[in-house]
Amino acid sequence: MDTKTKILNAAELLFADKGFTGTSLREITSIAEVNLAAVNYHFGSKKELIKALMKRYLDELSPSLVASLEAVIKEPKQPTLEEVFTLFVEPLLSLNKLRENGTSNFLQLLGHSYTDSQGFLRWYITSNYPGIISNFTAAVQKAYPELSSEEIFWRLHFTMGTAVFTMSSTEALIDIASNDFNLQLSVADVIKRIIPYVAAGVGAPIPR
Amino acid sequence: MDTKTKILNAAELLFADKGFTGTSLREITSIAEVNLAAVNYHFGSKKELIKALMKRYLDELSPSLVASLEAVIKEPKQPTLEEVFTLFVEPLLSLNKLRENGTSNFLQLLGHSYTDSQGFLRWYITSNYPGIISNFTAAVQKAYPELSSEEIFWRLHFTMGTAVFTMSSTEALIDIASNDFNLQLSVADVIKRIIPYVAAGVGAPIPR
DNA sequence: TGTCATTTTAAACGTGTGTTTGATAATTAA
DNA sequence: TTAATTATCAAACACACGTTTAAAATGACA
Repeated sequence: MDTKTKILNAAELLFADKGFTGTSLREITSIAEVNLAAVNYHFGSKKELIKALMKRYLDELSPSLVASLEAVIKEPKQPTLEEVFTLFVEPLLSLNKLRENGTSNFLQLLGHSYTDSQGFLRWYITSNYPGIISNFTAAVQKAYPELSSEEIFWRLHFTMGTAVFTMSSTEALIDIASNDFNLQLSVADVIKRIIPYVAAGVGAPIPR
Repeated sequence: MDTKTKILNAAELLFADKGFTGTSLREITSIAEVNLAAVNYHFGSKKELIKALMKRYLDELSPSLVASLEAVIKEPKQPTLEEVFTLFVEPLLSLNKLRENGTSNFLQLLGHSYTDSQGFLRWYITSNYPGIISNFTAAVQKAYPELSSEEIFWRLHFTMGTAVFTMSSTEALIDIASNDFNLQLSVADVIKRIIPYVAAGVGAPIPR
């Protein structure tokens, strides 16, 4: 395995666990078993490493996700909101075939990218992968045409919050579920539990 | 104003904006216009400062919140979920009378406490203010008795995620709403928009 | 006024951070 | 094989961090 990949893999693990600010390059290069200077040599800076890490996942995720969203949009039949949200499950879970714990690592990274580092990553993502957002909005619009684009804007942000927050604390949640309810849960279980919730939230009656 | 309060106020501002890890004691004491050593003299450490900061809000919030939740629980009539969630609005907004931007600052702090600093604050909160959680759970149980305690556990966590995430990006959201939809929104508006969403999410039909 | 405890202060401590350097090693191309 | 490019390495850089120290200032009380 080449140095670049070794760094990315180690960074993924640590960043997902402890956030971007909470992880040092020395920890990363130590676990990756490469020289400290290798990060700056191969990626330029810590910031660029973070971007490269997200790119590795988003380039994998975006095409299949956008394709399935576009399919639903072009289809004559009107989808349910549950169907729209379920489109995310398979692409997300397929990340597990890429790398061990790929799904949860990616989702946790996504979570950190919204709270760490004053949102520079959020900007990077939304400006580099606009297809996901626009097609997602269109699909929701089709499933619930009475929703104004303002309402959709808000509800999709709430949904993002639900997903991102849940995923950045997945480990804790799975732990609690194991202790308090004697349930052995996986990331897939958590994802499937979210769908009815967010579908109902986005599908809430239009107020007033 | 005494030094302790000056520190707390400055810390609140900076922590809410940039997180606990992302804010240094030097920034805090500089904005508070006190000596660097004052934090360690008055609070002992950065960690204790963070706890004191959350305590200032939670001690203000907890009594009225717990009281109104208990009132709903003891009442003979069954509440709607919207009614239960609306109980949070007034206590939260009353924080604005305490300090400018009190509501959004507190909610952003809450958000950071779930992602920063490997969750030591989450532990502190849940173990020092258990009344909020248990009464909230009971109120939801009463509004939707068919929900198992497992389902409530999950859905309340999703709800927490929605609220916390939304609030940690309130500024950005208000900005976007102003640019894209020409809407001038306040924190109160955002809170009120969340309620139908989370009420519908928690009230979603029980799957399978 | 003088004494004592409390508070503030400037300076330093030790450690950890991201990044840069210049030499050495490994790989590739001619 | 030689020359040129690419990669690795140990070491140092400059800076920022939370915390500690010991002296100076302040305030309360006798």
